[in-house]
Amino acid sequence: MPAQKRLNRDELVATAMSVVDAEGLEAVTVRRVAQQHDVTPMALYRHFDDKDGLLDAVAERVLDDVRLPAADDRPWHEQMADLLTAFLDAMRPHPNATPLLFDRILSAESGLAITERTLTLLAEAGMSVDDGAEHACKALNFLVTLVLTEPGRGDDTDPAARDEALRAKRARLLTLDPARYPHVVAAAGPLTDCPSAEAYYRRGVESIVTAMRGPAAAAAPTAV
Amino acid sequence: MPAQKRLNRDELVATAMSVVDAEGLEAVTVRRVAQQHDVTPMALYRHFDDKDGLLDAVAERVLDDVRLPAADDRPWHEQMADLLTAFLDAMRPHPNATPLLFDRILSAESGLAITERTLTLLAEAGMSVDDGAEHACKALNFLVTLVLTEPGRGDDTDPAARDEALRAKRARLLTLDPARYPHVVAAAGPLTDCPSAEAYYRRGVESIVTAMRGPAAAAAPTAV
DNA sequence: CAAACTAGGTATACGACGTAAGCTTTCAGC
DNA sequence: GCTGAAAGCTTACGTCGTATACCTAGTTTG
Repeated sequence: MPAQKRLNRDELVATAMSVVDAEGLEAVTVRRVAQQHDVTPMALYRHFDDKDGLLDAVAERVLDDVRLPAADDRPWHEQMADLLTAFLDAMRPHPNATPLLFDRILSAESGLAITERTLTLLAEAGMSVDDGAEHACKALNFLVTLVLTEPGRGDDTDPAARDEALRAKRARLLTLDPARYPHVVAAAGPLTDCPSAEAYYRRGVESIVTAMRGPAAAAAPTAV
Repeated sequence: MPAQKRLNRDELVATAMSVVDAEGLEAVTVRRVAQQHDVTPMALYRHFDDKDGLLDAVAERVLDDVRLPAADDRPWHEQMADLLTAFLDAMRPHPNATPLLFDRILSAESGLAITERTLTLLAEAGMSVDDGAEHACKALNFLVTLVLTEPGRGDDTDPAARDEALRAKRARLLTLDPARYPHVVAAAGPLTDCPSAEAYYRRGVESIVTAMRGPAAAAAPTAV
C-alpha cells in the first residue's frame, strides 16, 4: 500500500478491508489505516465522518460486490436460491466483515437492491407484505450468520494459528465426559470444522429457502 | 449496586449484565463495573483473567438461564421447537448480550447441555452425526441471530431514543424512490419494526424447525 | 501467641485508541 | 501570480485495557 500524493477514499476503504480480512474487525484502527498510507490519523477525517463512517464504507463495499442474478421465469424459490447464493459469494471473501452487515443492509444502496429483489420474489410467491418483510429480514440475516459462524473459521488468516486454535477447540470437546455429552463428543469433528465449505453453504441456502416455503412446501412442491 | 466488604464474582457479572442490558456491549468497561462496586479497576483482575473473561461469564450467565425442557415421547420436531423456545426465552431478556453467544455456546457448560440435547433430537430424527452437527450449529446460531436482529431493537433501552431512531430509519426508507424500490417502500413498516415479538419468535422457531426437517418434511409429516 | 503466608484490595503508570481544535500546505481557476 | 477551498498536519485530551508493584487484613502454622 504505498501512498500516492493525494489520499483517496476508495483506497482507504480498500486498506481497511485488507486489515479486516487479515486480522479481523478489531484490528481496524484509524491510526493503522492512516499509517499504511503514510499519513496522519486525522487525515482520514477529511474523508469519513468518523470511524463508523469508515466501517459503513467497508460494509458497503461488500454489498457492492453482490452480482444480482437477472430475473427470469423459473419458480420463485429457484431464483431465490440463486439470489441468496449471489449474496453469499460476495460475503465469503470477507467473513470478518460480516458482523457489520447486520445493521447496514438497509443503509447501503446495494443492500436495498438485494432487499428489493428478495421482497419481489416473496411477493411473487404470494406472501403478504408483512410476511415477506419478516421472511426477507430473517433470510438475509441468517445468510450473514452462515458466513459469520462457518465452523472452523478464526479471526486471523494465518493458517498456522487458525489450525492451532481449531485443534485446541476440538481437543477440549474430546476431553468431555462421554457419559454426559455423548453426541457432542461424537460430533467434535464436524462441530469444530467444516469438511466442505461448498456443501455447507449449499445446504445453508437450501435450508433458508425451505424455511421460506414453509412446512407445506413439499406437499405442493411446484406451487408459485 | 452498593458494595459490601468483599468483592464477589457473581455480583460483578450481574453488574456487567445490567450495563449490557441498559446500554449495550460497548458500554461494558472494566472501569465502569469497578466503579459500581466502589473499587479500583484492577480489583476485577483478581476475579477474571481479563475483560474477555468477564464477558465469558456474562455469556455463561445467559446460557445458565436456559431451562431445558424434559425429554418426552412426542415427535422429535415438537420437542425441538420447545428446546429452541427455551433457549430463546433465556436470550430475549438480554438481547444486547447475544453477540457474545456465537463463539461461546460450545465453551460454557450449559451451552454444551443445550447442544447435546439438540444433537440428541436430531439423532432421533435419523440424522447422521455430520448432518446433525451442521444442523445443530446452524439452528443455534440462527436463534441467536433472531434475537440479535429483532426488527425495531436498538442498543439502548431508553424508549424515547429508541423510538426516535426507529422513526428516522423508517422515514429514510419512505423517502426512497418508489419506482426503484417499490417493495422496500411498501414494507418500510414491517422492515423496521415488529408488531408482535411473540409472533416473530414463534414463526422464527417454526422456520428453523422446518429447515431441519428438510424439503421432504411435509410429505411425511409424522416421520421420526 | 507471634510469625509467615496469602487472597484481595490499591496506586501508579504505560501505550493505544478515537477525535476535537486550530494551523499549514497544496492546487485549481481566475 | 492571487485567492479560496480542499486536504493534510500538529497538538492535545480523555478513555480504554492492563502490567507492575505495593499494601493489608485474615488465616494458618510453629
